[in-house]
Amino acid sequence: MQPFGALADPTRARIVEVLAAGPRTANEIVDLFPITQPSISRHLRVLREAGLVAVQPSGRQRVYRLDPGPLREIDRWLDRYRRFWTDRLDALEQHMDRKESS
Amino acid sequence: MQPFGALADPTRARIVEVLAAGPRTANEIVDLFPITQPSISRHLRVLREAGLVAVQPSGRQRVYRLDPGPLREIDRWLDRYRRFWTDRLDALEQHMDRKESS
DNA sequence: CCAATATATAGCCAATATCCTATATATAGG
DNA sequence: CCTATATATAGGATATTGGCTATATATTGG
Repeated sequence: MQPFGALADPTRARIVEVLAAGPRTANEIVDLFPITQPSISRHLRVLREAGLVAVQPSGRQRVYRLDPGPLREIDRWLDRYRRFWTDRLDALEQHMDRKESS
Repeated sequence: MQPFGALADPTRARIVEVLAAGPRTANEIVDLFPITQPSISRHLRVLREAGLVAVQPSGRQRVYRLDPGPLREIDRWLDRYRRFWTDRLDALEQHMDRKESS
């Protein structure tokens, strides 16, 4: 899952959270973080390459917005594990699996 | 989100997937991957430190099992973004409804 | 106890990541 | 056009990562 790599960096995760509130220009994002503009630019590139954000040029600015695709992918990946916390029935199944294989 | 860092490595993500099927000893896991035992041992340590797996000694073996806590945490983190695809789905449905009824 | 087995740790190396400063590129506005 | 602005890229320093081999630790069975 490539999205995990992109979200592993705390700055990038926070950028994604910021963009959840709505699109922002690159400079607006820069202003929210204590690191330099080139560093943010690079983080944005990583997020772009992971498909987590999309960019739309608007004059000399670049407006970044969230692309939920990879997040939905993570959501689907989690389907495999939901049974571990959703209902008791599946917990029982797991218990029986364990007994079965012994 | 610390779990993202742990899941960013493809080998570790696959170990988690393996453990979703049921607990495994360290050696059973080693046998499933083309890398050495110490490397797997280190991956297991990272997963342990991220809380994604728990270990239970059994004689000279160590049985690893999935700990769903961090995955549930990711699931809750995704709550913030679900509207990005449920809304779109609703919009699509509405769109199709409109076409249907026209 | 001793040897074999299961697993973890140490330590090294190459690749990658992330920060920085300096600079390039592209557009807007006077 | 020319300058200022917005953003990206280049390149360097340092830290982290993920692989390996060698070795340590712990437990079991004889």
